[in-house]
Amino acid sequence: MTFDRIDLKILDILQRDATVPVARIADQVGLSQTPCWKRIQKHEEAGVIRARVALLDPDALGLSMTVFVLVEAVEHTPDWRAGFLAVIERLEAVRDVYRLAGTYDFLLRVVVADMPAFDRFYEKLTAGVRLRSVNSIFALECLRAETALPLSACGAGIEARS
Amino acid sequence: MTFDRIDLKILDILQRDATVPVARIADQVGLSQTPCWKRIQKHEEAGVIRARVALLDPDALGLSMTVFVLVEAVEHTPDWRAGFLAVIERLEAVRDVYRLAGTYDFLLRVVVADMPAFDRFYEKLTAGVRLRSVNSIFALECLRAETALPLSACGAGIEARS
DNA sequence: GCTGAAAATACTAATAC
DNA sequence: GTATTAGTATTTTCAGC
Repeated sequence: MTFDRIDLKILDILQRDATVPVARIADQVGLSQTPCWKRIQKHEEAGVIRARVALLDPDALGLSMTVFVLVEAVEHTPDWRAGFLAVIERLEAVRDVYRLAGTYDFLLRVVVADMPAFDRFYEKLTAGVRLRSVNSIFALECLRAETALPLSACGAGIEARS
Repeated sequence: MTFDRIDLKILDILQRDATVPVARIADQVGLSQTPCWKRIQKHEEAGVIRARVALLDPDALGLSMTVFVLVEAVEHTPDWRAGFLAVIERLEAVRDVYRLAGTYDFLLRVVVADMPAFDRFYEKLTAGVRLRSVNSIFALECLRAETALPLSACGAGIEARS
């Protein structure tokens, strides 16, 4: 699938503000409404646009604590991994899960209300799986959190997988 | 500001899928359209709903590399921090910035196309500020990435700042 | 606070160019 | 790709309870 400058501009507008009407997007990219709408439709069907969501303020909802948890596996087997993921799955505080290269095997971004809530999470995590090590890094402040991708890094025309 | 069960349910629906029409949200929370719409409006004005955005597929756009960069400051002064943030600001690959408690001072989530692109980022970062240490943790795979907050952890009625 | 209905806007689809 | 059209759905406002 290829994206030209117009596609990238449309996607960039939508990933910043999905409430912009198609007519204005068309204006900004120098297209008329119909082809602009068709492009958006195409990207939605292709899954390039995965979803349209509302972003909420964590502080306003009392979820102002973010902790990054670095986990080391006790053994590097498919079984251990399956068990680990099964436990993670049920823990709602876990927002992001990344498998890592290097010393640590997994990175979790955990969002909770306060320290007692984090302790409850920690209990459940360590009760569910055996871990070689757990390193919790507490965030004092979130200075930036962008859901938008850096599309300017894509350049003019890019090509991607299938 | 307080949120009752209905508020939390409305917000939960919207943070998962912002395309759901107000009429259906009203149905699901047991309200008629107008009061449901008014609640959404109120949350938007209060900033509880920060934005409505489209989420894009990083792989489809050739941005499949995520690196977490842990940074240690050379000195813990306001000046150093201001300089660091000024450099970070101009680096588009940096998506999230967290100030940390503990050994490391900052965590960056960096999204780039490939290793050369990360190298260019690294060059710019280290050229712009003096750092005591930089620890780059490469993600092999993203198993989960939720923009939604774990509202179920809020319980029935919650109270938050101002 | 709620209901119900009307008005304004935006979306979706089809047409001919 | 453009321009125009029309039908549908949604949002938003306005009365009244």
